Amino acid sequence: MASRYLCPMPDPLYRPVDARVSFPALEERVLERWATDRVFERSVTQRKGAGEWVFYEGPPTANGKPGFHHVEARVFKDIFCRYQAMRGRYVFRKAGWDCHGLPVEIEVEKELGITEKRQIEEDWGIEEFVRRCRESVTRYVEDWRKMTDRIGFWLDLDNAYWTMDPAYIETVWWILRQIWDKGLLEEDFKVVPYCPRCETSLSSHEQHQPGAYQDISDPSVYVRFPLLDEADTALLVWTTTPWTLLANMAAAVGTDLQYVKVPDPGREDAFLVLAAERVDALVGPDTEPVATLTGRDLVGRRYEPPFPFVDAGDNGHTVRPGDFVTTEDGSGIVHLAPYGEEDMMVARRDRLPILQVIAPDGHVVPEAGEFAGLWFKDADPKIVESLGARGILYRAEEYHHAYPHCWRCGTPLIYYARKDWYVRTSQIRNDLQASNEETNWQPPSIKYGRFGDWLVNNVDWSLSRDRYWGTPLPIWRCEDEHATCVGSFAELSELSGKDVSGIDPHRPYVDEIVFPCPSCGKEARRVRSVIDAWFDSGSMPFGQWHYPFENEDLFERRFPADFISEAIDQTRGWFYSLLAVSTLVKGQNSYRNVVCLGLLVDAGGRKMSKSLGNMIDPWAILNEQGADALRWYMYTTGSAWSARRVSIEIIQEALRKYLLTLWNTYAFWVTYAALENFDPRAHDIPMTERPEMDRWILAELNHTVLVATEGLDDFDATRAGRRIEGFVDDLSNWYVRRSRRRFWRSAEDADTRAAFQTLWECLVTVAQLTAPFTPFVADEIYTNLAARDDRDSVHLTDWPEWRPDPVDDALRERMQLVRKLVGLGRSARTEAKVRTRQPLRRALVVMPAGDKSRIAALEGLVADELNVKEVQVASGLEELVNYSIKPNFKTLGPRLGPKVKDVAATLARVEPHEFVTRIENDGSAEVEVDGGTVTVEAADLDIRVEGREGFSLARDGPYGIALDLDLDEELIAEGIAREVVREVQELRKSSGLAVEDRIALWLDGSDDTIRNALEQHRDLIAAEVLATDLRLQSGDGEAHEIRLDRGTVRAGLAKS
RNA sequence: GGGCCCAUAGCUCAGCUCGGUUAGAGCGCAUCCCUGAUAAGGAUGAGGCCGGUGGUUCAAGUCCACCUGGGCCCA
Repeated sequence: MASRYLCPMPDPLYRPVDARVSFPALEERVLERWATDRVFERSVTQRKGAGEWVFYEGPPTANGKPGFHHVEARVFKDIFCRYQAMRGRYVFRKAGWDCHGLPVEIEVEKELGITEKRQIEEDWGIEEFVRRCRESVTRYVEDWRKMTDRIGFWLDLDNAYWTMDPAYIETVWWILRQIWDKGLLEEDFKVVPYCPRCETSLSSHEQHQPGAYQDISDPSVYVRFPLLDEADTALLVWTTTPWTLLANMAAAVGTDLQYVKVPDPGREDAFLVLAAERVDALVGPDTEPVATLTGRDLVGRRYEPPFPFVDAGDNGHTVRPGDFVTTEDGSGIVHLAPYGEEDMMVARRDRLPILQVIAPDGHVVPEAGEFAGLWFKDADPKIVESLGARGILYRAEEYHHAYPHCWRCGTPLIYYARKDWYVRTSQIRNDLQASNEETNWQPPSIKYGRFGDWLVNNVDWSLSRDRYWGTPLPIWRCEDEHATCVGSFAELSELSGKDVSGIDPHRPYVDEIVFPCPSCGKEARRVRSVIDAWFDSGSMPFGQWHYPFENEDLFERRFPADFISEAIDQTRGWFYSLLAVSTLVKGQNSYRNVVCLGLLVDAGGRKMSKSLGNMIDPWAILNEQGADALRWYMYTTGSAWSARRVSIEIIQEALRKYLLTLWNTYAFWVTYAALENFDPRAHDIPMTERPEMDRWILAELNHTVLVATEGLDDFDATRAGRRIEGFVDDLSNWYVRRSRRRFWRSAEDADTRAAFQTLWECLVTVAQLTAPFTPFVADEIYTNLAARDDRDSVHLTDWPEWRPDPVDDALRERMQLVRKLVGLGRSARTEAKVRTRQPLRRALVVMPAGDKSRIAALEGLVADELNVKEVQVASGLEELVNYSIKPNFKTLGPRLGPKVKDVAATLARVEPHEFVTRIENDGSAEVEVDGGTVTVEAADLDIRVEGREGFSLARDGPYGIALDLDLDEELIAEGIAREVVREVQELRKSSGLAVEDRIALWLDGSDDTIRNALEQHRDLIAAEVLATDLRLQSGDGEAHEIRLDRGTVRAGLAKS
């Protein structure tokens, strides 16, 4: 430590490091430096020419503030991009914004106070409405930018793609045209889930948004449909949607089901017809049928409908055959109305009369008499009332079930028959599955689970939306129904005879463009639909480059993506739309690897959502604990694939456990290296000249590099991160702990240089390994310890290389053994209630013969850590230990089967010491069992050490350690000296002295034993506490009393 | 109604793929130890019918069936 006084101080090699660090403040500083030095840009451009590693950003919608779940996806996107960049890949990261869609319109409606869709056109006009939508989607872009920046997600936001850009829309038109040309884009009459409030049908993935299914209670009513040709007999019909009865078309029965005619308990001399299997449940267990018939017998019979609003026509209000009818619930007779897929199938087949009793706005149509104008759900009780008043209601009860609701506005959906444009994805189901086949899912279970199942059951993609703010469906149609699909602005210009390349292709402008129909010459107008916004986002591999109109080379280079990541709720969202669009266009998937994250839930296990009000504001954590802590939590705590409970506390723990441990180790190195002005880069100490402790930690480091690399290669940040955390723990709590004294000496000492060098290598490498995880603290450490120039950054370095070395494993195992013994030794001290500062003469160690050689050279380490003078590896500790010998069931079980129990019984009876000696000497022994003998080796046995009564001994399996507790004067004196050293150190600290300050010290013991001990260890004490002047009698200055087990010492100190 | 996932210490979670006789960690709690890098670290202890029932097996937290409770997805 002398060197720094010998020459004038040059510029300090290192920035001083405060152990009391504020990570949020540190991160803000690092962010500024990244911005000034354009580190992100350089990290990308420096890899130009290298192989590309392609990332696609799943576009968020910026019409709301980013929440905690967005942070989760974004940090996972970041880590693998950073890692691959360090691996030398060119990783372009283009941001994107999802602009269209119903959620945006809903927000604007709320702002404008609109409650019904028609108000949009009547009160505001499409142009104004769309203008506000456009404005709304950029409203929170700045918030998103700030959050993205603050969490350290490196993303090129300046060159983002926007799905509302005309160029992007043109690409989507081109894609639709490709699909059109394949004959896979068609209009069809279909029953679709429809939201009467939003006045639009929902795509299946919208319908399947989390939370769409809610448990609700509906009326469950059984209604009599009186047969016209059989007086006093009625069909018993069940429904949970009474409002559909207004539009009753017919009733369906299973042709092969058994039906019965039974007395109607609700009416004198009247009868009911229902499925035989339902009689017990609906009429009563002892009901005697008066007639039995099959469904076939019922087909064709006429009944009186519950309401007169629908004209019967030929087949209306008759019984129709339907294979879908079951007797699991209901009555076995199904009421048919145009609000169900099966109903419409029968209607088409049997030409049933269709009356839409519900208008598109959800209200009952004027034709429905007294119910006209009611909201469809509000009609239910009035209908039940009417049925009751007319005596045709048989039973009404409550029915609890999960029913789909509009995922945005919460309105119960109607299954509504209407015309819609479809992408016939069900026709390319095999291609979709083939695309999935080539995709790597993390976690793998999603591939054939949730996602695979979804593809197997694929239904056509309902594409059109009767809305305003979206990519307009580029189909023009004339009054003769000739449809033209337009694939580019140029084509539209040509068709319309004027240049429209510069227009905003949104509604209402695009609707004004008309052209003569290419087939018949009549005027063709655009159909009014816009398309599902999921189709926009699924088109981003193409749209982000305005392919194929521009950037063909860029597209080719960056298709497909190597990596995408979102939460599991995107399974039927973006993960599907990407796969479907690119399979339709290119016949393959657009991503090779997908990381599918679990949802974040609150501390109570509930999903975080705006409606529950249990959202955690990411900024609360970013400002308090910082982005690194947040990121580290995301990567390493729990399982990223399953739902995780987030709380402030759990993130605080991540910070304490990992970041602070790393930081303190770093601060420790800088403190002493700065004192010595030690530059590790000026030295290169060969491995052979480093002590075993150094070689061990470097072996651990090397192993950590291996595991971290494999983990990140496999998109498993958790495995990689946990290994790094384990290493930092080893580094701090074993390597530094054991090596501390080496750092206190002068750098002229070779051993000290080796320690400086080794710890520096560990810290710099950890900075690199942790860079993709915790980019801020990683860069702070790296730039202070190893920057190559003023603008250097850890994120510009190459990922560390693992070096194969068979010696490493043996070394790591040996150290593990040492640490096990130390743990046992501490346990023994606790048992004996002897504090560690009191030196003991010896520790006796019992362990398997094979381990004895491994510990060889490391006894000193154990002795030092346990503060014993000697560690004896003992054999023949018969007086101290007993052995318990059991079979190793894992090896003997399969070999011996049931006999393994006999072996266990025999081993319980053998003389343990003799048996163990035999095994250790001969390598095997014979065990008698049920008439024969079995040969067992050491590996076949589970030998454990047990303490004999009267001895304090710590043990674990075959390992044991016993302490010699006999104290003599010498040991006592040394114990006293060490107590005093420790207390004086505490005094130094509390007096505010710096670690390198020298002191003048006086000590005065309370009795002769203590005074002698101080005298005897005078030099040791002086050296330990950096006393240049030590007097053993009371002196000047404030006196402090040091309490010892055996007396007290008065002490005074001053800076010298 | 069907499919999938989950259920282990007061709390948060490992362990289950591939069964092995002493089920671990962190947080919290108690006692003690260590500490001139540390906001830390260590030892000991209290705290577990491994959701329940049955089965397979020499042996089940682990495999199988059923049930209960919770979640997700689909009808």
